Amino acid sequence: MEKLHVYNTLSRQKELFTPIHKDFVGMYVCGPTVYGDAHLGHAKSYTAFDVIVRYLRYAGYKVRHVMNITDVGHLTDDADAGEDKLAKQARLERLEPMEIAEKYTNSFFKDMDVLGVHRPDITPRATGHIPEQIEMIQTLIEKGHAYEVDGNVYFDVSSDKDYGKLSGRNFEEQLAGVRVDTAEGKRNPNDFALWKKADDSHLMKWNSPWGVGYPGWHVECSAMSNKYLGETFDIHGGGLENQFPHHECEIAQSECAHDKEFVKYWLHNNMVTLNGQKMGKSLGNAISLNQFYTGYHKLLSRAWSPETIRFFLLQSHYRSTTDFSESALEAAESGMKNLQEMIKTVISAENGKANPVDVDAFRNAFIAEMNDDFNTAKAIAVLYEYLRPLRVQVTNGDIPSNIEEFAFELQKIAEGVLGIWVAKSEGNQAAKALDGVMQLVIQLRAEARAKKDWATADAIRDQLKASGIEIKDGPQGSTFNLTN
RNA sequence: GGCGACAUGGCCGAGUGGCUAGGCAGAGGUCUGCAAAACCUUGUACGGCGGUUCGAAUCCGCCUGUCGCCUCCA
Repeated sequence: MEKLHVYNTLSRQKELFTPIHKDFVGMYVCGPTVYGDAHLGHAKSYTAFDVIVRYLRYAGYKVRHVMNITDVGHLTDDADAGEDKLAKQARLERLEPMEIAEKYTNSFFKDMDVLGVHRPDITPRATGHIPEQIEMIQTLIEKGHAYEVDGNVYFDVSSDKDYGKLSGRNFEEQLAGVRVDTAEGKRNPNDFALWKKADDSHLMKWNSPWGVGYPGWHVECSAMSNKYLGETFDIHGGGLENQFPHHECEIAQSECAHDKEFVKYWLHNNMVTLNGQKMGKSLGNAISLNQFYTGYHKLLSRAWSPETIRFFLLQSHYRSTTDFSESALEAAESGMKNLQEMIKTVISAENGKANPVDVDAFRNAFIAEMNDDFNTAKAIAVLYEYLRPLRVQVTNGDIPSNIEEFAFELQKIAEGVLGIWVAKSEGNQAAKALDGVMQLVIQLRAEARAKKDWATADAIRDQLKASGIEIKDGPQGSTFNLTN
């Protein structure tokens, strides 16, 4: 596509992307509730939105990317009866809730950093925005969209005629089948909590006009997105499972508080399964990202690098479900390594004398795929299509006269947008030393080979391989590679 | 029960009313002291049954199956 189109959950179709303010994009992505280790689901969601942000910037937009950290209000059960997730984990680990928040916020970013996910521009914490949330709740009460009952404040769903527009639910018809055990004082079973009264056992609680309590889960996103992105902004992203109730409630709160459209484009990534099954603690297949990175889990036969996981994810579309299996990861890993070799070869080449490669066509092919709702799978296919023949040319010494220009664009795309190429660690001292040593070893081995002393030549190769260095003999001499 | 999505060659996975996705694996070959890599050649797939159409894997209907949401989850 010539112009960027995104699939908008609100309209259930691809729409031309037009930002509210020319050249600027405000984007909010639902962040993690920090009470446990990040898993594949987080990887999929945040990799997807990472590429979206990177691409928007590549396309020339100034992006403000906001991602919340939920450290209060997210309950284990439903909005009526459950326990706060962080409070529960704090009890289990015998830590302060804020220690839990800090611990898992740190591990979350650590896991995302190695996946190549850029950090957002702003990562507001829910507990750091209690006044903003209280203010929004007050506005909703004043406008007749919320009511207080005994220290609790609920959003009145019946006051919002648009409630259900995102998830496509019709609540009037559905009332009959709804669960019966609603919280005391709620006028309507679908009404959801904006503020909850806290009893003495609660660790996280704040003063409010309705007494001591804590905010409901949904209101943090409305309050914080408003603070950093305004009353209406361009893109809101998140996982599909948050469509209802979370995002539906956000829309209700924000649009009723401001009497304005909340978000122009709703983007949702699909779910992750493991060996065809939903991941869940009860199923015993909830593997954390760190366990993938280390291979330390009974369902894993080995470690899987973050870059393999990222590449695997990008080979499918963000709106498709992704099924993880070790065989699929292995296939992705092989393909990725080959692609990285091609990239390396092309990037290190110097301009030759052969006919120039069509850089514009390459760039346009990539853009065309990404403009179609961020089709990273096809974008990667474009890389293979261009790089395979180019590598042959470079290997044969038949190098295009403008390969450096091509390489520049390639780096912007592969490393800059897709994040699938980690720059080689040249320049550091150990690498330089290794280079020097290897030149020597390769030369000695070449001498042995010249004398047809295959025993020595093979012994050198085998022993190097055992220490993670792979030697490859080619027509122009031998090269080496680090394996892991 | 309500809402929604998906079903593609050995595997993963794009896409689409007529034109090669791509990757991985496999087979044959080239190169090579051997090995590895690379390169070349090779597969004519789209759950089942109907319908629309000159033509459907692509649109419509039904069926079957899988999955998700409706309750915490990215």
